[in-house]
Amino acid sequence: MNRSRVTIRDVASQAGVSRQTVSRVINQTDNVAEDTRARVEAAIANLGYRPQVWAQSLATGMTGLFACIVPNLTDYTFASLVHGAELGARAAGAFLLSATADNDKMFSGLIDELVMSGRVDGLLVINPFVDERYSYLPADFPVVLAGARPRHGQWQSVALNDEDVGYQATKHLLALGHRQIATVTGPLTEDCAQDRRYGYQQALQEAGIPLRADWLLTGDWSAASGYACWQRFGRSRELPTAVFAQNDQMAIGVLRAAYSQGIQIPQQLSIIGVDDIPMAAYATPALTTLRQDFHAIGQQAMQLLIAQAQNQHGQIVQKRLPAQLIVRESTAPIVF
Amino acid sequence: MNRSRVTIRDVASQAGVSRQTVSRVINQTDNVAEDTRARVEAAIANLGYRPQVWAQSLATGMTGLFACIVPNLTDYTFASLVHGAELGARAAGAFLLSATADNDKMFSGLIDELVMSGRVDGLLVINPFVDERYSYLPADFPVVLAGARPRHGQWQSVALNDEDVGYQATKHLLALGHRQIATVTGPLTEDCAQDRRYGYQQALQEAGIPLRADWLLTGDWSAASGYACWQRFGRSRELPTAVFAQNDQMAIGVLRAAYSQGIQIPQQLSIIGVDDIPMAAYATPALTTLRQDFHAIGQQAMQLLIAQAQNQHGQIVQKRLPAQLIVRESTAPIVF
DNA sequence: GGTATCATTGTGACCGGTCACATGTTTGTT
DNA sequence: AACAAACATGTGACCGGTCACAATGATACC
Repeated sequence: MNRSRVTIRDVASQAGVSRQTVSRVINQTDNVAEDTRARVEAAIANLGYRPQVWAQSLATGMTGLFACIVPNLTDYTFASLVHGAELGARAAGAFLLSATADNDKMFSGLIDELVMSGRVDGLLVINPFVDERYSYLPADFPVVLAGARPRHGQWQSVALNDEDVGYQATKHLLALGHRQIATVTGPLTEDCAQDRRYGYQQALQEAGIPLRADWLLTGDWSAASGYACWQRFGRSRELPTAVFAQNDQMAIGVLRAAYSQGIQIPQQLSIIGVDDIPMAAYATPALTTLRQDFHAIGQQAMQLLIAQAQNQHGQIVQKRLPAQLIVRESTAPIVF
Repeated sequence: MNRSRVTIRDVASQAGVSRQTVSRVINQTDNVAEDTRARVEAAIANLGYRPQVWAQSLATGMTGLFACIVPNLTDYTFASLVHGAELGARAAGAFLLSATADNDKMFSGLIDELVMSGRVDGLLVINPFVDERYSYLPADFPVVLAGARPRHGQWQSVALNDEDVGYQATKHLLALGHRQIATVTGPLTEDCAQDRRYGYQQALQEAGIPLRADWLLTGDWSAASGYACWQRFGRSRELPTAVFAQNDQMAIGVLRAAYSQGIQIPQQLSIIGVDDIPMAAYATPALTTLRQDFHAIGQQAMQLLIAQAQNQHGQIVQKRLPAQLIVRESTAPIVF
């Protein structure tokens, strides 16, 4: 059953013009005489006419729809990126269809269905480096990566300036007098984890502090992995006085592990995370962190994507956005 | 630029059949001889042909796309619903486009663009009762509400059994020996808040405990409102020994407010929430709660929606799903 | 053998827009 | 006054599928 039986031809005949003229009024592509436009607009309003998008797609080859492939939506960081991207799309009159893929098989299936069947004009991809899924990304098709810098540089992207994040977080701890600074990284297969670690190392080196391999542990972004990492630190002869966790979830895991050992935070241990997820402000004590502007990342990624879908060519842009230090209760000057 | 220059006619001519036969192979609608099918499939594979969805939409009037209108995606409960809905759609070969609307103007704009222009086959709506937005819901168009029971019963819906949630939560506190049980509700314009309150009152009445108006406060689902409500309880002569908060966010707010006054949880105060958001397990102490299966709600809502889009008619189904009590550390037997 | 039924395949029209091009009218320039 | 340029509008073809219906051949039944 078609909801709208009103077609452009109905409008044309009611306004006494050709369908092409109606099309011109709708799309504002060509000059139309003022009174003609008024007549057409009256007919449109009168009949309650709406152009049907699939007919436009068929004729133009553009759908006004973009897809975002995301590992999941329930993670706050991903959801925020998607939300920012949606706003970017809406601002351009387009829509965003989000699809979750948590393994490379689902990922390639989605690409197949979304891209090959012409459902969307472009693809926004979040986090394609967790496994091999990036290798399924379509060539010769508008693609932008959000929240991850691509390994080999052949894709456009918008991401946090991760080296700077690692550097800033470590600097904050150094400024508080800490010298025994451990770090919990994300999976090192992901560039952002590598980059944040690099920034951490840079800051320590500048401060003349030697790197300790046993204070560099790798988690998987989850709170549980942060918890486990703290337990591994506990086996060292010496405990760090501060921990830089590469995201808030792991930071909260560290926090809880230390808390359950009776360690006082921030008096005995300072902890800093990255992201500023809502839970960060509600942790006990509230977490100091580096806030990502997920919103802006998603929005700018979508802008790049739309431009790419329209222009076709254009050089590869890789934007890096800054983070903002949010000092709360989980970091404090070291006590001697 | 069209990505796929391969059309059904190319496949037809390569396979030496008509386009209709190719169509039959693709859609498996009619009988096709075994060898013909093989020849067509070979041609499809050979040319890398994919049916273009917009062409199919134009011809059939169906898009295979559904929209979910949601207040925001960054709230875990909404995101989970959307995720469940997406799985439901994918299982039927359809896609889900999620669009956020946080006021009735955006809401009506979305309806206009999504429904009137034929972009989607149906609408999944989350939480349309916060203001007047439900009044913009399109008539004669497939609509299902997820996570909210409709006020007047003219829409299909899948939601939690909210009376039972309120009842169970209160029963749990009663079973621990509590008699001074306060509650923090969501906005009473929303039916689910009313229903949960009703369940709470039922349980108290069954236990022969009189209702106290000063122990029934209304928040707005946010942690901040939970915090504020606890402060208002503090002004009473007498403090409750247990609080039933209608969602986890408010429960955490109550928890933090009480904690900051030096009240020990659960020794002096038991707190129970609803939802089981991820933060619940990481609160200090970990929150006892009633878990909603958002996943199932979203998925079943999408199933209803797809059925509705295909059948047209069918009676109005309003499903109610149960919640599951998750006992953690924030509730304990009352100490005399 | 004749006819009804079924399986298999093909044909033209159509879905509702837009594109390229053609046409007629007005305005501007020398 | 003559001609070019700009403006305003219309026409036929086309985008890539599917629908309704027709046509063919094979099988079944009487």
